[in-house]
Amino acid sequence: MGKQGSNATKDAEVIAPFQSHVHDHGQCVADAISAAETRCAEDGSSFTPLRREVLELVWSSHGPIGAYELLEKLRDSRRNAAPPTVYRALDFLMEHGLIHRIESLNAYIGCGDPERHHGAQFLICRDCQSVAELDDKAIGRAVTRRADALGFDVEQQTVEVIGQCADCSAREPDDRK
Amino acid sequence: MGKQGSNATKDAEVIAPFQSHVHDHGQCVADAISAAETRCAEDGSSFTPLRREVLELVWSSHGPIGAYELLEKLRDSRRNAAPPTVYRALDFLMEHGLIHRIESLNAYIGCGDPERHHGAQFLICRDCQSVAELDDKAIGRAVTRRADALGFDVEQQTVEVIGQCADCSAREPDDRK
DNA sequence: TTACGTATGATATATTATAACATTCAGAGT
DNA sequence: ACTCTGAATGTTATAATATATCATACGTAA
Repeated sequence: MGKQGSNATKDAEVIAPFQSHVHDHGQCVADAISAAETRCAEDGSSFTPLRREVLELVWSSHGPIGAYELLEKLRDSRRNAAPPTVYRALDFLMEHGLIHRIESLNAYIGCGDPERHHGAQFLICRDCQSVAELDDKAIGRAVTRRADALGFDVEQQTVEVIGQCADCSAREPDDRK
Repeated sequence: MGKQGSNATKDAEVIAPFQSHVHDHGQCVADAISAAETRCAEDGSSFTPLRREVLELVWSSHGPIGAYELLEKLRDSRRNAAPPTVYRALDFLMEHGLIHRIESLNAYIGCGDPERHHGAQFLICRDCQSVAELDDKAIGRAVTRRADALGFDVEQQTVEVIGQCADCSAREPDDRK
């Protein structure tokens, strides 16, 4: 499978696993861009060079990345990029389901499955900052079940879990404060 | 029951319901303060006048409130309060489980059940900004089950649900964009 | 009384995000 | 080709949120 880091079958619950340290980075960025092209073509939205470039930068970081860090990198190719340059692109990418915002980090990350609308949950490793993107139906259902019971109409769920990933616990067993 | 807006029995799953518009506000603030005193006395931490005052302000707002809004109010009684004044107090209150931070709003809210350690989920009404605090075991379990399956060790869960509360949907039925 | 730790005061600055207005540019209709 | 329009981007300024750092106060234990 050419697309490392994604197992986007119709109802996958793990959208993007923690990144193994060895993988074809260039390929997974390229795959994300091409999925974005498809998606934007489908909804007739314009995937401009700027937006493409920002999406590439998000994917290249391969983990959550802040808007101002993106801005710095963007300036390599666009000397006069300013905060709105980046924020507008990020807004576009979020509206079109190409990236997610991680609220608890004020950061952004590529969506592992832009072809499909889905809820999302994130497991965030406090040590290596890697992130796994999930679309766990059981979590989503548990939330909506309780919300329904209270007459609350759910529009958007933010589920972000901080902890330690398997690799990092293996590396420093039981070394938690 | 003196404590309106709280049904903190041992394993309540709704910690604090949406606020009814009529309730004894003064009483519920007073109850929160007295619960905080108890809690701090128990762990030997010092519940200073400043920290008390900030907690009172958080509860008085009876909904999520931002740090700088708190700062303004705090200045009524402390002319030279500065951002660190507020942020230190907020940090203390969070560390001691007396308030929660709502990541998706950059805001703070009183914890409805400070006597007890618990996970928390929030239902946030996009119209009236009221918030319900939950401790839904099914949600928490769904999260940890999936995390376990991936070898991820959960330390902290952030679950924030945006939508429309029952009162507001009754008020403007089907008026969603 | 001194020494120490905790809390607060005070000043400056970092970080994240948006407002507002100007310019460019591609495509639709003429 | 011309012009109108709307979307995208450029540009400047500022808002909103949060932290770093050093100074001062104050209680308390030695």
